[in-house]
Amino acid sequence: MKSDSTLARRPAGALGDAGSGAAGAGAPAFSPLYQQIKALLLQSLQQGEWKPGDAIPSEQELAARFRVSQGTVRKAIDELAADNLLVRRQGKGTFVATHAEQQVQYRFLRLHPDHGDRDQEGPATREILGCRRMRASAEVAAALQLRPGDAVVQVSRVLSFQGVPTILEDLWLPGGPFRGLTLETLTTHPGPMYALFESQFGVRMVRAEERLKAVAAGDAAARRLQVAPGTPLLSVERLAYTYNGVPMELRRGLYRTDRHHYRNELG
Amino acid sequence: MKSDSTLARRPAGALGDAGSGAAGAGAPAFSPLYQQIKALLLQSLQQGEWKPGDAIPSEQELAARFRVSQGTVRKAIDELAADNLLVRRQGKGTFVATHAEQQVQYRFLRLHPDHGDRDQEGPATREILGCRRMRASAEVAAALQLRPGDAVVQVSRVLSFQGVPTILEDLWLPGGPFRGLTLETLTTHPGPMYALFESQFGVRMVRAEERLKAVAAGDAAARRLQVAPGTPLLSVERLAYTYNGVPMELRRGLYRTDRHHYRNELG
DNA sequence: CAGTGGTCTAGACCACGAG
DNA sequence: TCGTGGTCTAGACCACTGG
Repeated sequence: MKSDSTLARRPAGALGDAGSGAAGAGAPAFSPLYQQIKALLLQSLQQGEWKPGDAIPSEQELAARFRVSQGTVRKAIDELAADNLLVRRQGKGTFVATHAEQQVQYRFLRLHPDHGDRDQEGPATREILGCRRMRASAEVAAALQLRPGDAVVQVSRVLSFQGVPTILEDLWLPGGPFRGLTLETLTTHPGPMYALFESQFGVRMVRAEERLKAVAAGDAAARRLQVAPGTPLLSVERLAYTYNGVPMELRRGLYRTDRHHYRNELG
Repeated sequence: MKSDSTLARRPAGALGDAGSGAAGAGAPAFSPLYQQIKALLLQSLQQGEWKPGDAIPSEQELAARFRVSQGTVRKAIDELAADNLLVRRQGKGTFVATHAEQQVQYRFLRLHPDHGDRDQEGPATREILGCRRMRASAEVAAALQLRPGDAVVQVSRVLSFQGVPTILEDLWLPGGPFRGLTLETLTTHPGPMYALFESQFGVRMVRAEERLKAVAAGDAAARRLQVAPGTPLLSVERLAYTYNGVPMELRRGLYRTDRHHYRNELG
């Protein structure tokens, strides 16, 4: 095994059929084999070789493809599963995670009813207030890493729980990847918006950052949420990312917290 | 290896010198070996065999002690490290995590300055408003899994950033484990409160849940935080747990969010 | 230098799911 | 019954830390 072990320590790019040419340009950048495998798998996910919901090849197949042991592939997959990009199912295979799964819908929504759980509360009703293409403001452009004036799509909507309007939010999406997104598409599609983004636009949100503040309801927001102007609301600004840390959505929400709360786990 | 593999599949309790007698009473409860090892390590942590900051025995030693392979111990430690209970340091050893480390201070505080980072902002100044022993209300008792009327310690304090009072919070701690906690102790001790709890009371907080709401400042809170009554504030209710899911602290905070925000990562 | 955790391999067997 | 992921072992070598 001595020679194999030595050969295994090769820089990314020298692996299997995924070689990308110039490997030694500048940075030394050696990394563990399983990290290289992880990067290759990530690349396949990103390029759509396997789509959300699909099964990826078995560990044995991948081990053969990359010329490494199954254990090394396993460790790479373990990390991708920990990042919620893949889902392992014993006896069945390993699958590309999707926002369309029944169990983990609204994975990014942290608002919960004060009493009872989401299932008891029932599904949210959604009302799309608008959807229009526009030019990115400096602020939106900065968040989405675009140039000011680039095309973006803005969506406004209200989510209601048990008939009570609870969330008012605006979304901004880069115009390129979301070409063809219309009010029609949004109102017609059932299920979470992120599931729509996956199936119709091939954009999978894998991670997000939120910034919360307490603010007073302005007149317009107060009307939409049916509260008195000045009522304290939770302001939630979200930046959502696809693979490789590319920002793909800016979202600004106002949450009523009279019957709900934002829940967070600290590890 | 056939016979070894078979022997390895034994119920918890039949392992090494950690045997606890009756193993087959009722539940079948078989679990992977590494989970059993993890439980045993957890038990040692809980019982204080290794204190925060200490190094635990090497993987080889633990493997010998539990009569399993190093790989199995490794997997158990991996999970404990993922839960932030242990910290691995290559070349040095594996250590019991502590809230006293410089790098990860305020691990549970999610409030960040809007501009710049915490380091630029400098450390918070703390003012203890009060510390008294009292009987648990029904609400506090329920949260801490005590009986109403049991002894608890209540602490009130204000945290200021750059001279601006920003966080006003009340804490309730179970009277038993925190016997001897006084205003004197609190005001004297430098560093995070959770570090004090570790060193003086042997209570290590490992996990917490928070519930956030937007509320209007009452008169008393407004005075303490130097804002106008009715100003929207972020209400943060935290329940913090030690090992094995035992709740050890209830905390109710009001955060000013005019120059700060609550930051959250969604995976 | 010795000792620690980190990586990699190879092979065995177990548990689960589906035909 | 077969193929999948899940567990466990044993041994090799690498990378880092500190004396």
